[in-house]
Amino acid sequence: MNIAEFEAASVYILDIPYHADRAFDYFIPLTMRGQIRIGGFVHVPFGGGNKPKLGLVTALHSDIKERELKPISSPVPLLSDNVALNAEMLGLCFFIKEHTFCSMGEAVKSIIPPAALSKLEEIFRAVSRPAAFSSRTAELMFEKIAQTDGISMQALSRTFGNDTAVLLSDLINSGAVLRDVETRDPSNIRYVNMIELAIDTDEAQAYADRRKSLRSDAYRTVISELLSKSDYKAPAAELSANLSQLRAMSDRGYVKIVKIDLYRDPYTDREAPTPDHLPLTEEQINADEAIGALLATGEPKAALLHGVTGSGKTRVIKAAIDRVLAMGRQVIVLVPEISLTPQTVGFFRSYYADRIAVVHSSLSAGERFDAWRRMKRGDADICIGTRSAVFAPFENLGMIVIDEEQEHTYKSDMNPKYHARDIARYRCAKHNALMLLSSATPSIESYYKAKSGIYSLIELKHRYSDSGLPTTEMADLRNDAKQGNTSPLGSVLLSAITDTLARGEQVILFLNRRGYNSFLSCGICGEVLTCPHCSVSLTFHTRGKLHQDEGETLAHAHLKRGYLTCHYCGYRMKVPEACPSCGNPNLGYTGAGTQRIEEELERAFPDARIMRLDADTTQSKFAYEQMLDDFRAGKADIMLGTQMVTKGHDFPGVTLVGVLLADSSLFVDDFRAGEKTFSLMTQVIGRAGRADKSGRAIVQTNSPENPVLLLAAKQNYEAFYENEILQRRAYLFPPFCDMALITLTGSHENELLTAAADYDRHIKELLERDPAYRDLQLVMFGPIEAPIYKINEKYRLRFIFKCRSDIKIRSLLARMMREEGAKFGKKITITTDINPNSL
DNA sequence: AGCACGCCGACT
DNA sequence: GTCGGCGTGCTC
Repeated sequence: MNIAEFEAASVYILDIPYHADRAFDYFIPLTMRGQIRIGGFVHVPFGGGNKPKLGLVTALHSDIKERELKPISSPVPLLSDNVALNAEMLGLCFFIKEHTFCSMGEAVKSIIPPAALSKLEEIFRAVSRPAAFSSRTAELMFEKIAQTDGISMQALSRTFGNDTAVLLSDLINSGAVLRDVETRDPSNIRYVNMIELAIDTDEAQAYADRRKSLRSDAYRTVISELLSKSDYKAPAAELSANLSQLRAMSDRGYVKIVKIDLYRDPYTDREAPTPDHLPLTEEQINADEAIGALLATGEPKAALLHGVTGSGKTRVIKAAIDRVLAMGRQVIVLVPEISLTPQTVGFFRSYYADRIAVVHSSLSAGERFDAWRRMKRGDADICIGTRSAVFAPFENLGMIVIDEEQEHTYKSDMNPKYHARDIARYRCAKHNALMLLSSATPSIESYYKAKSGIYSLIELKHRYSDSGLPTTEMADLRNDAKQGNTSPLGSVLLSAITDTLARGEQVILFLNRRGYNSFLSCGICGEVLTCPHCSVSLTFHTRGKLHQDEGETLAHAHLKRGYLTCHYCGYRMKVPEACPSCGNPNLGYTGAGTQRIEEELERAFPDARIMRLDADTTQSKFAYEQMLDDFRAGKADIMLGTQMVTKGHDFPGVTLVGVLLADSSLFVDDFRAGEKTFSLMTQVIGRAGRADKSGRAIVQTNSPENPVLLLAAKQNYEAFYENEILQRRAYLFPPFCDMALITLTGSHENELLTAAADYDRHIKELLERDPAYRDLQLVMFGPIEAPIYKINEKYRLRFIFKCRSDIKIRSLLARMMREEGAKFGKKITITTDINPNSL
């Protein structure tokens, strides 16, 4: 059937809640026949008030029964490029919706940049003044509307409050006011208002020189400011007038306001490193050929590239990319976090330069949209980026690489809660492409699949530079404790740092974030200061550099200038004078944040140059890279930091790596704790002595006999895996089952308890009574309080299910989301997360 | 999510 | 007697 003959379209509305998310049928007016196609976007009237909504067409048909259908308002005017989803992307939306329990709108928004879709706005215009008004307010509203050439409901309600809707609909019904729907550029594109001088400079100079201007001093000031700028223009923020003053000046022709999309490609002005053309080693050649063979099959394949740190995985990946490009196909390379992997991005940029589109979360909407269009047009054939780059709009995809595949950042924890690996698998299947996972410490799940033949296993066993592994020793902190030394820097590590610095070599110190937050507690009653909005303790921070007054203890100096913040809701308070519970004025802090360690180091090594790398010191866009460059160049002796210091950078001067407390990530209550610790330890230890000098790693711990730590010290992944997989099988954890985490959130504890009880009763009833679900294997835990029960005045209860995420389970969980969601509405939020990052 | 219809308390 | 509270239920 010709597309022009279809009379009706199934449409998913893009911004409705999950429980209402389904296809609605609309009539295709004759004039639009042929323009409405599957995967395209449309405007439709929706609900009782016929609110204009953006919708996605998912099917076309011609069986209009006796039902009355509302007509489609219009096909969405496409922006410069074709915004319709192709069959693969539309299928992917359904896939995401079904696997991650999100609405169609959330799925769509994750796969195309929001800037590609126009926003809708209702605009009201006055048409004719009625003879009489129902009220004085109605008259005022009409006058307000008549003054504008189109005003939004939002703007009106600022003046007319809660009565706006009623008054407005009266005006519309009486024919005084007309409702229009307009499309607007998405407002989340970050613009900057550039103000340009619009009069010639002589005139401007004359104006600026006038002793008393006719207008106002503000005008004169702005004009002289502009005269001093190059090209006579400046961002509005740099001028000493507000935007409405500038608008007035623009209206009078003195200046011109130009909207500039803020920084579009942050990488263009950064020069790419020059490529080296080192030949591959024999082992790398073998790996490359194995990948070549997989690519040559023309079938969907998956492989795990497992190589010890420093074995040159990136070079093998580069060779594979060359193969794919030679086939005329495109490549996606996923990295865990752009800011943590500048050298990986730099490596690829050195070879492929402008054929690469870089995509990551801190791009502005405009930048993201640009990168997307470049790929769609075929101007870029390699997409390198974080999780969301897996949606790169390539039509002939040959390979998706997932570097450091075990990293948790590949799993989204916001809606849709997808795992990039699952999306990659789906896309590779559709494109007959290769999914190439790469890691030194693969996730247990992936290694299991490789071992059982589901993925091809490609191994690199030799360190590329042929420098040996660093010697690793366990420093038992309990020995220090016995001697009364409670400093986070143990005696073994202290003397090792002393030796290393004496030789003029560099040190990296790694803090496991967990367990290193400082919180305040009362030495008398034991009260811990907690956030008033969340059930967590407040973290102590010092403000700026420590200054100790005469006769003041260090701790006291800290407390006086410190503040407390909540890492979950951002709440901040000054350190109270005394314990709020018992009035004891001597509050003390425990734990050791990076700041405190930094001070300890400064005291122990007053001559050493110390660089602290954590979220606080690396806020700005390229600060992190700059600090790493400085450290590499020898501008500091000791680099102290969290996760950030563990990533694969070469620091030729570093011969000592210290892990301050290895245990703190080991005993968290999560079945992945061992895996995470092993991976982290392996990476940190690998930082020591990569060049000609031999390295030393010291792992401080309270449990030096722990097998995970011992195996990490030996970099023995194989043995670690064998041990771990036995436990996973015995206690039934992934990969032997899937975990589903259902979280109910609400502001009122009693309502939440009711909802959780209802969920519990409802799912048990379905499992027992409904034949569709009767034989499902499902182990239920809950409802139980979430580890952080209260965040931002919202309480959270949850269920954990162990089950196999198959079609039946998903239909059950989706049904629960719909029916419970409909029952409790906006009072309770229900989320379902399959295989969440942490439990 | 909006926005309807729908059944019980304080006002003209 | 009515206006209006927000409690369920639907949206092609």
